[in-house]
Amino acid sequence: MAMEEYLIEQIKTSILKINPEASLPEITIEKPRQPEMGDAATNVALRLGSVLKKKPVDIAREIADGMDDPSGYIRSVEVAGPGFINFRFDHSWLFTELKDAYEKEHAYGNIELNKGKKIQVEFVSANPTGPLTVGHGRNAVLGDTVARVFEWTGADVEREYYFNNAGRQMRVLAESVRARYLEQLEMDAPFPEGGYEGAYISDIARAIREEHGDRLASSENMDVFKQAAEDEIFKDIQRTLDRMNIKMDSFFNENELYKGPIDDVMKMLNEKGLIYEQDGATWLKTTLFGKDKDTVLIKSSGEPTYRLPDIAYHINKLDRSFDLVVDIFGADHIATYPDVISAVNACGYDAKKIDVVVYQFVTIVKDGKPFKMSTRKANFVTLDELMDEAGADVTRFFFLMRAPGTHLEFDIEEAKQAGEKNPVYYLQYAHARIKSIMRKALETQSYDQQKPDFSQLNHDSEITLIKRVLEFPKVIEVTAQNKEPHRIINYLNELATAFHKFYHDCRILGEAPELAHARIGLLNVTAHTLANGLTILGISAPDRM
RNA sequence: GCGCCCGUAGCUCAACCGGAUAGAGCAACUGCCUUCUAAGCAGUAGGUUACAGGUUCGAGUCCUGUCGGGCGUACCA
Repeated sequence: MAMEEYLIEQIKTSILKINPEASLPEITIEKPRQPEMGDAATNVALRLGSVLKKKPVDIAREIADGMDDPSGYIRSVEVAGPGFINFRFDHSWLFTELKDAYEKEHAYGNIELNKGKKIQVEFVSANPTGPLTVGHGRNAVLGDTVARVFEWTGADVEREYYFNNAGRQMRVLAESVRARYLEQLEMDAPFPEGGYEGAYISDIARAIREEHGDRLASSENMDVFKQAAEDEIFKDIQRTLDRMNIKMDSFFNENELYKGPIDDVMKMLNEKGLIYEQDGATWLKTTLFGKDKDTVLIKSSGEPTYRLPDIAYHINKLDRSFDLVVDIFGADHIATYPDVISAVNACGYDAKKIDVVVYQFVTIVKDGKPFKMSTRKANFVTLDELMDEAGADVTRFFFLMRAPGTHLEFDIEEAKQAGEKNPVYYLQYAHARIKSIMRKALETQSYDQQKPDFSQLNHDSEITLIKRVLEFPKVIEVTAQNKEPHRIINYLNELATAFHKFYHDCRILGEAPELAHARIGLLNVTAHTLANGLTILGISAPDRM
């Protein structure tokens, strides 16, 4: 932010005036919790206290007295508490920045943090064994939103879905479909142990019967059943993602890795002496990376464990020349991550380009009780069912509301409530309310898009709202750095609160034309900021509610 | 047993690299619609930040230990 850099520059100059030899500590600017304390603050004097062997308050005093303000951005400088220096911005600076935001419109909040970077985000990655459930929701929405935030910071982003359609799960799935198929032909068909019990299996079987009649009844060949199940389920998953506003760019089949990459990885690890054979299996010396036990890469049956393709997959990603590769992982996958990183490093790749967002599991609360889900037992709430009840906006919002690292409780009944309890409406309502005022204002007075004169704005509620609006780019930056979309929600809440307060205190219709113009201009920026924030979250910003 | 994550108001959760008086929503209570959307605003009440130590000018935040919850810890994916 321009102001931050400016302040740091002036503080630096002032410190050097007092003590030319001083090695400068890192100067940080932060926003005081209490607005009465000012718009920005620094703790340099406190940090310098032990270095200069002087009382922090005195150092702060000297720095404050020595401050220049060549551009006239700073309204006041105060020393407070144990040695904080508090700054208040001059309104002229606020108006200049506001004008800039006003002109950027739908691009306001775009920053260049990741400009020119190629980033891949891998998420959802559910194997095609059933519809997406509420349990997959957090992964899907989190991944898509992190991708959106990266895009907003200038990156070229690819969304990838990694899947496996070859394992035991898929075999059981095909057997389940076949059993239902035979059942529908009124033939004796034992249902496979641990088979998939969901109604969707019967639907797939019915479609097969309509297409092939009873021709498949005598064959032991599973291919048709497997293929039909996979196709149907993937189609369904894509429909669900589509409803949630999620568009994947690529689907990566784990099978690809068996046509070379896995052999290459084994060769590389072998050359580094990280591999040995024992009991007919092939082991990776993970003890060298600080683990208690070594890890099996290839079972004595000849099949690889899931770690081997994971390693090959990440090397494959890095070969695709991404600057950053992000995995969205549930807490259950976290154990494999260190092995993958170590192995990728050992193969001579830069594992620092791999980043992981780990989210804690979602506890579904239904009818006031925790709800245990299982895809096999068909005991689940699908994302589609949830969206039927609550809508896509609410669904996305609930998954994004909390920091990824905390356990999330998803109360289905609460999400369904369309009333005032639902926090997403607070944001959307603010936007709709602004749009409504604009419609009314345009009926009665001409607003010709000419530059509003923001210096008309002096009311406390106006100034507070302006300051909130100006925080937006910084929020995007922090969100992108931490990969924590809930920060945007927190911010939008504060922005909406500032707007509603403004709405309560200040009017537009009936005010003098210059003031009305300035206020409409402010509302314009506010609406754009709300809309841009909601867009990053993949949530709509309605004009009416 | 060991490893990772979490523990903040009655409930669900915030708190930017360690900053000043720990904040929202829901639930409870009190006010505010004859003028731009009351899905709103203003206010009251609610806390030993699980517990015990440590580090320092300063700790919800960092370190150690204890207790409680989640997830791993397979030649299952």
